[in-house]
Amino acid sequence: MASKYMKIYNEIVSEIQNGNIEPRSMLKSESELMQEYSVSRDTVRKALNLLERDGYIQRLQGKGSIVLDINKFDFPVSGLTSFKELSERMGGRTRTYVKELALVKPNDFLMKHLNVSKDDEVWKVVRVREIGGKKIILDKDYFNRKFVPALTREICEDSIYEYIENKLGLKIGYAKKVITVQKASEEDIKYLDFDKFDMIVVVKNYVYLEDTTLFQYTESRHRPDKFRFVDFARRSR
Amino acid sequence: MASKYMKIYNEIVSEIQNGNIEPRSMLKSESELMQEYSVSRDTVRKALNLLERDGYIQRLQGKGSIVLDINKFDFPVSGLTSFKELSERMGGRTRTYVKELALVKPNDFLMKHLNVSKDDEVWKVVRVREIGGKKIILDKDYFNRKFVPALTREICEDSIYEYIENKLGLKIGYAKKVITVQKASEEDIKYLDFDKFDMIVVVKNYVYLEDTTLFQYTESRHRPDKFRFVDFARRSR
DNA sequence: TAGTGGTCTAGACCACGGG
DNA sequence: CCGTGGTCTAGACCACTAG
Repeated sequence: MASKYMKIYNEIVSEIQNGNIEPRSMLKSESELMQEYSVSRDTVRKALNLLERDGYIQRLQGKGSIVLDINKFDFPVSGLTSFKELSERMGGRTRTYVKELALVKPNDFLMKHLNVSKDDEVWKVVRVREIGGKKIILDKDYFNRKFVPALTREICEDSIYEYIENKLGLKIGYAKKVITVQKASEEDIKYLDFDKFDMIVVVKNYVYLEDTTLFQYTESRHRPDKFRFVDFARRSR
Repeated sequence: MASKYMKIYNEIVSEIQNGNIEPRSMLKSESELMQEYSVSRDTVRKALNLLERDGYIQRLQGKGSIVLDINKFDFPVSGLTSFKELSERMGGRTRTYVKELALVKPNDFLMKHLNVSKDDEVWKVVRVREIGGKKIILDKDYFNRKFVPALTREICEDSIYEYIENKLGLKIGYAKKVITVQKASEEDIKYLDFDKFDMIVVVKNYVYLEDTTLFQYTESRHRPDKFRFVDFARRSR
């Protein structure tokens, strides 16, 4: 897990985030890094490739690697950022209210989205997220019970992801997000501090394990004025 | 440009997209691919890394690589997808109306977003995008004139990106997108077929060249009911 | 045990940028 | 010219999966 190139990657990332490495400056060259870490060039290059993928540096043939000027508050960008990570970054006082926590039989909607049969059972979790005193996000999560045998209110109030990855040891592989804007539902209006808005931003999230089985479906419903999504993209080359 | 691993990547991508390789099936092993393409293992692995990064396959230690079941209509996902690529994928009849095309002196807003001084000149392009007979997107583009000396109505009606990358030879490195939802402006309502909506989805796009200079700022304003954004994300590993 | 992918090494040649 | 990053090779050892 703690491969050499991952250590190099993590060290450089924290140096950039701490400001020890100046944005817009040149990163050490590959050969310097080889000596510094006593590794082969390929190992250095693996670390640099990850840094480039994640938007920390830009590599230029014949010149070197420039450290990009990342606005820390926008970062990280297109990760699997959960509410807990998000709220830690935003700072403001946050709370989570568990409105519903139950095992349900899947309806057609769930069978379509979660790849479960009508004999399986599914955890349904409905949570309201409050930031700075305002109820802004309505999260509806569905898990296949096969993977998550037990679930408690306490876990839901904290971070379900942490429980799943650390306690259950399930390995999340990848996720697909779809963002759309819809008319707000009665449920949205009932649970959220809605003021004058009649639309809602819906982020559908499909989470897959490393063995490619679909494991969780989440709908995250955001008050439109508070929604913000940042994405970093590279040309395919 | 046409490196060996890129050829392998492209071949496998098109085989997946054509359906020649079944989703959920096992991809050929690394050693098989080495023989098939007569390359070293490292070269095969470079191609496979890209395929995994882009969401085409999932690699499993000890087993092999599974071909993921990509919904073609959602794909590609978090690229630098321009309107032209987008409309080609959506199929429907599309049109572009150039509403404004001028060299302007930058105001405070532009100086902040485009890194230009008050003596530079900036291209301003305002375009309305029509899909299926409905005017749905309002694109406002700003380019530093330093990089784009000339710009015509014809280029704007086609694809500015194509002109920039192929004709001018500028190399786009990366881009940052910020998605928010705002109250619709008078300009939005004037130019778009707006029906009953009063909100608009704003996609701010900052495009950088390979040498990390900010080159273009774009605001893409979408009618909320027609907006859809798909993102594919991997765990940091 | 055999086959798969994951990491690491050492060395080669090329393309590009700048003095 | 030299130093940079980009590509490619051959070989080694490890970790994991499955029969």
